[in-house]
Amino acid sequence: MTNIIQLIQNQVTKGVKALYQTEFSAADVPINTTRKEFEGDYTVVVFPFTKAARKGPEAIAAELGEYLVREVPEIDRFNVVKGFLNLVIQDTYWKDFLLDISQDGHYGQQPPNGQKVMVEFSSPNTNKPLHLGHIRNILLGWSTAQILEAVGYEVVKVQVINDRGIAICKSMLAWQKYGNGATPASTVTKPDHFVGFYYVQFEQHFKQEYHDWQQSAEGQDVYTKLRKAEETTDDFFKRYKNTYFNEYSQLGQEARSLLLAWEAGDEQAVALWKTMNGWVYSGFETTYHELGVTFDQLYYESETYLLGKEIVEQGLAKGVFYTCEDGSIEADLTEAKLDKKKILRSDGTSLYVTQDLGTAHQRYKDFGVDKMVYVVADEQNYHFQVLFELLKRLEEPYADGLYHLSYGMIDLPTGKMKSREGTVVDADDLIAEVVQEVTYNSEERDTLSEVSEDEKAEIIHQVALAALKFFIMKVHPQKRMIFDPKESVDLQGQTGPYIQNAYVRIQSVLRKWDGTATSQASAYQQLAAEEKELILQLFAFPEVIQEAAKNYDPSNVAQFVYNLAKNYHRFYHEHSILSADTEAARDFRLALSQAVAHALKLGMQLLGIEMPNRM
RNA sequence: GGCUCUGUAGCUCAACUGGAUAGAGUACCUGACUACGGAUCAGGAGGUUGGAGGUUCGAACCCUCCCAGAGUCACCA
Repeated sequence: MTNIIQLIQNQVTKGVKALYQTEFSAADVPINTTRKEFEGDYTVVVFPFTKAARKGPEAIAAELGEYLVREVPEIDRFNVVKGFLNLVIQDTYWKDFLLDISQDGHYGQQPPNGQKVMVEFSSPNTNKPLHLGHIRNILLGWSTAQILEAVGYEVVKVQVINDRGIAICKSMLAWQKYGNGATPASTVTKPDHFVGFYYVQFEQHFKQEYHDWQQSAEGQDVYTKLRKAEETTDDFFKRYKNTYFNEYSQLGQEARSLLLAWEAGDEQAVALWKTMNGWVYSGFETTYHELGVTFDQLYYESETYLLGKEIVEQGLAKGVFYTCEDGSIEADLTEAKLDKKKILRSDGTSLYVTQDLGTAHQRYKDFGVDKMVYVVADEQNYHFQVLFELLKRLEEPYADGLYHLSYGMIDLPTGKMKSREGTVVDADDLIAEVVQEVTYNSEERDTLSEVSEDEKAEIIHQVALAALKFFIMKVHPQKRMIFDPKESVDLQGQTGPYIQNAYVRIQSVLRKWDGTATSQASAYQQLAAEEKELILQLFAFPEVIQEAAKNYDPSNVAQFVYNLAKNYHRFYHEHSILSADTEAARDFRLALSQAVAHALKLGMQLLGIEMPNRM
């Protein structure tokens, strides 16, 4: 079946040439869906032709309209409002289209395109449990992966686990000092929370130690020497905290020597590290399972943090990097407005970029991917600009396929989330809260009395996660979003459950239908406005997915499924399906409902949201 | 201070990438079928798109300058 939009654009090009002797490329013909207040399906904007035609827009629109109705059988009629040519497509075109796709179990998806893309997301530190920020990251990454798969890519989902460094050593040290041999099992604590508890323990003891030091002679001495003129005492000690940790703190000293011991392969340190990380992984696994996400490959920082030195050699050979007087190595990116960037310390040890250069190269060797997408918060925009610029200069084969899916951080109605101030929303708590809310709600509604307890629990989980996920996914990634826990459990209006409800209604109708074998749908005569609206939306579905893939923007799909559900609810309210006036109408509406259900289910799947059959 | 991003109804978000009278949800008010699921539907009210200029047939969107907020500018990650 020919794509009606392209057909119109092509014919407009021909028409413009025939009428005004001007070339105008089909792709540049501006075409939109017609606004509701006017009659029509698609609207061609004719202003761009006024110069060549040397006529007023109304005249051009009228002439083009006549030309199109004459030349294109699918176009039934037209009307002109100012410079806008509104076209009405034949109902039969839409009916044929609908019957076509209602047989197609893959409508919306594209065949494999032979390209491979890697999507990196989540990438947690192993010293504390996952929080709301991770949830946005995980959902965006997962959804992007699904969307890329739907448009034909082979997708490799990976996460980097930041399992080494000073942070985990803090948890380790605190456990050694204050743990008394406790384990997640002995305390009946979710294991990642257990480890996180000791991280907090460390911070609290450190805070106390720092506080005491501030009162000491040494502390006072430093304060009087280094305080800036206009600085308050609080500001000074806030600023100085890092230096204190590195130069004076006993706890800092101990944590660092634990890190050194680990780096030197000290048996005890490594054993403890393995144990505690093991706890964290099993905790993460539970959360990932709740969220319904999986990975194809894990990269552990402990195994990759030394990578990148080879690439530094190559960079030096290629003249992309140079050695400074003190022996450190850097790259000059001032031309790209990115300033100079250190690649290697003067003692020869590597930095964050060095690691990332190395792992990018490694991944290419492992998977031979054409593209790599990094889902990382926007605080790292600069880092990725630098990384990509460097990889480009190093002439890595995948350098043109790199994309940083940068997303805004989440704020709470009360302000920013800060782990130091304990205002972070924990992922597990949040999920539990939404599930609780849906459970109450479901009991009130009492619609699930017929299903088994297991099934009921599963449905409640699906509805709860739909609420949470959709709430996050409907917002454009780039935008900082405000997360109001109260609104995130809403089940009405522009929400995940609202969309699920449209799907559930369809399933309910289909269950009640006795299933006549022969369909009279093609005999259906005139499309109602609500029906046509739905068909036009279904028609746009594949393009919506492709746009979402092109722009790495799942919110696009979220807006689409919401609108589709909304229009279905309206249609459902206005028209009877099973007791329609004619068999033709009934069968047509059944086919329409099935097609809508398919699109809703696929669209939500692309967002990582499951659809229940009842709720 | 330099660079980047954001600013749209009281609140949370859209706007097909320059198209018609800027749309949804929420909160508030008013209604709806003895009906296939009321987690629904319809209506009302709510806007100088942060401000000022400019570009053009047309600007929330592009340009310039301001205002406000955020991020970032390490031999940290």
